Amino acid sequence: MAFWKPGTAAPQLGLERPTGLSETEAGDTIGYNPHYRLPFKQQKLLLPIARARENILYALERYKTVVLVGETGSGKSTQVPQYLHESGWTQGDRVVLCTQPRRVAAITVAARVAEEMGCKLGGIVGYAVRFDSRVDEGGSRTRIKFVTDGLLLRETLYDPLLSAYSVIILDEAHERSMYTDVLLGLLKKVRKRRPELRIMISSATADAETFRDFFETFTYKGVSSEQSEGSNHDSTIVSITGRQHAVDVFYLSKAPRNYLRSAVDTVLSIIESEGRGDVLVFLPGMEEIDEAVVTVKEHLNALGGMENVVLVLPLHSSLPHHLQMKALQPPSRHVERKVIFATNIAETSLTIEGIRFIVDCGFVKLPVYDVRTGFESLVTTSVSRASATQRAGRAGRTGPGKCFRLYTEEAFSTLSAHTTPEVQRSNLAWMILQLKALGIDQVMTFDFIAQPSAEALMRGLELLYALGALDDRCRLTPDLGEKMAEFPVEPRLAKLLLASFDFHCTEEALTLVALLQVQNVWTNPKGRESRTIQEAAMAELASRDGDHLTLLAIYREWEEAGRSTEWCSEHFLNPRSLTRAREIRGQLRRYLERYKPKGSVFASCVDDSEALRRCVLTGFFFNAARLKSDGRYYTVRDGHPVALHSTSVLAKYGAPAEWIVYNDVVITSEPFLRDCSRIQPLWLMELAPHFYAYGGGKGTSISTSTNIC
DNA sequence: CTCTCCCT
Repeated sequence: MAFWKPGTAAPQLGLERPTGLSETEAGDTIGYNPHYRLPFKQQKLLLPIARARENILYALERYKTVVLVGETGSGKSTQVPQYLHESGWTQGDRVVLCTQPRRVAAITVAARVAEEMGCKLGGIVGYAVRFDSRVDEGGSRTRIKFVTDGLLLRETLYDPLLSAYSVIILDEAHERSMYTDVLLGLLKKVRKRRPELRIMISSATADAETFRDFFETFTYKGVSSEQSEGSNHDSTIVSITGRQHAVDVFYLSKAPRNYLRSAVDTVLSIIESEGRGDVLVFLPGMEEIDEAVVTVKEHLNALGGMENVVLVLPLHSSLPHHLQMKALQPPSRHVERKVIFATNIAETSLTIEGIRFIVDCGFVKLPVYDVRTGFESLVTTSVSRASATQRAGRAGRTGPGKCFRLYTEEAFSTLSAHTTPEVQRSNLAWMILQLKALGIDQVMTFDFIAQPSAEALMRGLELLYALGALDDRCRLTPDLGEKMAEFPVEPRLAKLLLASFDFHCTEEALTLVALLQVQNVWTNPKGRESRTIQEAAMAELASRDGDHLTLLAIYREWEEAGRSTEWCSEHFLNPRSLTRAREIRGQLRRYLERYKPKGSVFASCVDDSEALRRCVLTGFFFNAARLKSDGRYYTVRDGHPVALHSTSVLAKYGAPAEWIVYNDVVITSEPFLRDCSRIQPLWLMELAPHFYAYGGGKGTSISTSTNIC
């Protein structure tokens, strides 16, 4: 058939069907690819999406924006870029770009496509994620490129019109990460300047209309998309009908008093009375998971001999890598059934094969940013219907499944349809800085697909102004603001890094910022005994000046120990986290080399702890707290009561620190401050005189001067 | 008295 080359007249549509295959074989019930032993060419024709090929290609000729709806396993991510390549969208040096929310996804999908096309990864097909890319730079032969959405957002800083790309596919857009939402707004602007650009939004659930309407420039009330076929609409929806296996959903007739107990009971009854198949249980957090795993194991023990037949495992992000793998890999032969208790990590990020039963407790931990206090906290909330549907779908990948929801059907109907997009529950400073750097000054009127509150935007502007990234007219400051926007870290950390030249502590600042980027520097040992050993290991590395100096000591000792994994386990440190920090440090150092002021050097402050703590304060002067006579800490900014987190060395060793700077707040039973260091109150006024002032009167009292632009 | 998940 004739394929269309962009910029020429569109071809007539021909229909190319796989020969020798009946309708059913080519379609309906096939989701997870059971034909993996067939040659790629045949496999591709068996995918549900193959039947929608012509529809997709037609829609892309006719409409500027296409929303592609199809469930996971339909082959969207791997097939659509190939269709576009085959039909001319990559001719004339242009590239089809496909974004993924996660690094592993970008890499594995790229590898799969390269394999199907029979070419080398890094040739026609390539990928780019942070710290790892395989694209053909020199010959620029790469025609299909997979990237993380975060990386694409950075690319907009250097090429705002994204001129290399003929089609941009945003995959998994329904997850509505901050990156997705900002990219959607930006692409809508880019499209005005580049009418030939095609945008494809790929979404697994039924929020297709939200995306289509967002990109619709021609709107006429009361005209549905069906009626308006062929009119001036410029966006449309294409659905892929291929489905995965049916999942039967069961509800409780009465709300449970304790969902954890209910989850355990449900698992036990599945083990007792359901047929073969592994079980995946969704719980909100690590604590609940550990408790459930222990309880189920106890019950199995009591049943006698069952503990060897049923394998019960936890799965969450703070688990060491090899234990995460254990939950994903097929168990040994004598195990009849695997039961995984998992957080949301199993909802999108990790896929466990062979799951036939889902138990959904109906709750999730979500980060919520409190605009008033500026604290970000984890709140256990009810899942959305979209999320519950996604969880249920995890049982239907290899065969028909069952999903047990630990709430009533009525409760399900009252759940909100979608999880609140990240952009509406986050600190927006970073995002505002990106938009400003792109020349989008009016952030209040930026076309968000979900508008954040005016207060949240104000708070972000206020922070950026206080950091010196914006001037009093809310414009990006020519030197500091522009540099901060380009750093791959949040604005406060970027400020800290850039200020390090003034304090002659650049080497230490780099290490510190890199370590603050990674989670789980310390491992999480179980049992009292290993905890006591960990305490001793911590005491050995702890600094009386606080956590920042302690982090530096950890990194230095690790380097001196030849970055040995053994040294890490002796000190209960996570080698993967430290290695990752080292990578980040290297990248940040390269940025600083570019931005180094004339005549400055990469100095080390060695043992000058004060220099480093002052430097930290240049980025985090917002985050100061003081110990008052009642023995409690209060934030300096608005007198909010807070406490030291139990992991902070200041909570453990030495005399109590009266004034402290902190990087982070976690709210559990109350707000806890993490990554804290001892400071002098005078430093606050020296380093942020625009923000702090003497309150006058007796003693040291400091007030904040609110200066909002 | 202890962290959902992801990303530059």
